[in-house]
Amino acid sequence: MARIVRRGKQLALIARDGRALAVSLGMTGRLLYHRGSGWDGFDHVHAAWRLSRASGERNRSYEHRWLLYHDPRRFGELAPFPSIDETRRKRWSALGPDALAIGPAALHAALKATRRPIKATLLDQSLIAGLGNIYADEALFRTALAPRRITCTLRPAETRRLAEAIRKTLTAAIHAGGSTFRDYLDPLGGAGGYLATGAVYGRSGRPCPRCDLALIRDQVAQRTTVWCRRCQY
DNA sequence: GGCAGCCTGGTT
DNA sequence: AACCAGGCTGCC
Repeated sequence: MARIVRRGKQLALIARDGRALAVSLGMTGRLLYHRGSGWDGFDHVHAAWRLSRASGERNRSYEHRWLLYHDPRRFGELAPFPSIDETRRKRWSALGPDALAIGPAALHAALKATRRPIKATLLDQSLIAGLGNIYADEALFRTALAPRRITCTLRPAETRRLAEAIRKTLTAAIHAGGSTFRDYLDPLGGAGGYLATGAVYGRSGRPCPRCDLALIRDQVAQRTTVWCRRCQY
């Protein structure tokens, strides 16, 4: 494998000959780096690649080094394409701008035309690519926006704050190594540390970090949503 | 746009 | 036994 390309939550592994493998991890998918003669003892490994020496590296033995695709629930998907360009055209064409790169103007363009609750909008990958259930809640808390606010009623100042909150939330999460709620592990098997510093997700019933009122949990856009009834409106 | 459905496994 | 879970597709 030569490199990895990402758009939102979609990945592509690019081989040295240019072929691409689109990867969607779903809820429980993981890419694991594994050293060993095989992967006995792992359940739910659906694909395995023996890693070869990268060009330019010294000629150490790379026997027994593997990349494993592991996914108990099988909501994830692997799909081969002849090139990254084909992957973008055929697989990623419906994705909106990447959440890490989106600015206030692009965010306003994505939000101005929909009457859905803002939480549903943030989860819609065709409008903004990259936010999932955890980071949508965290970004809304940072912006002091109630998850059921109708998207097109956001004022320009709120949209600006939301753009900044999305960027800060994702940057902090990446820095913390992601979020391990139940299943997520990074490729070396480590858990992510973001939830320890996050404000709301997984903390229903506990005090709001800003006002101490108990955080509430309910369903918005068919997803568990945790928020502060006093701080977010 | 809301919703069931896709799956398995851990927790209540 | 019932409920819960970082996502996404496709059907009304």
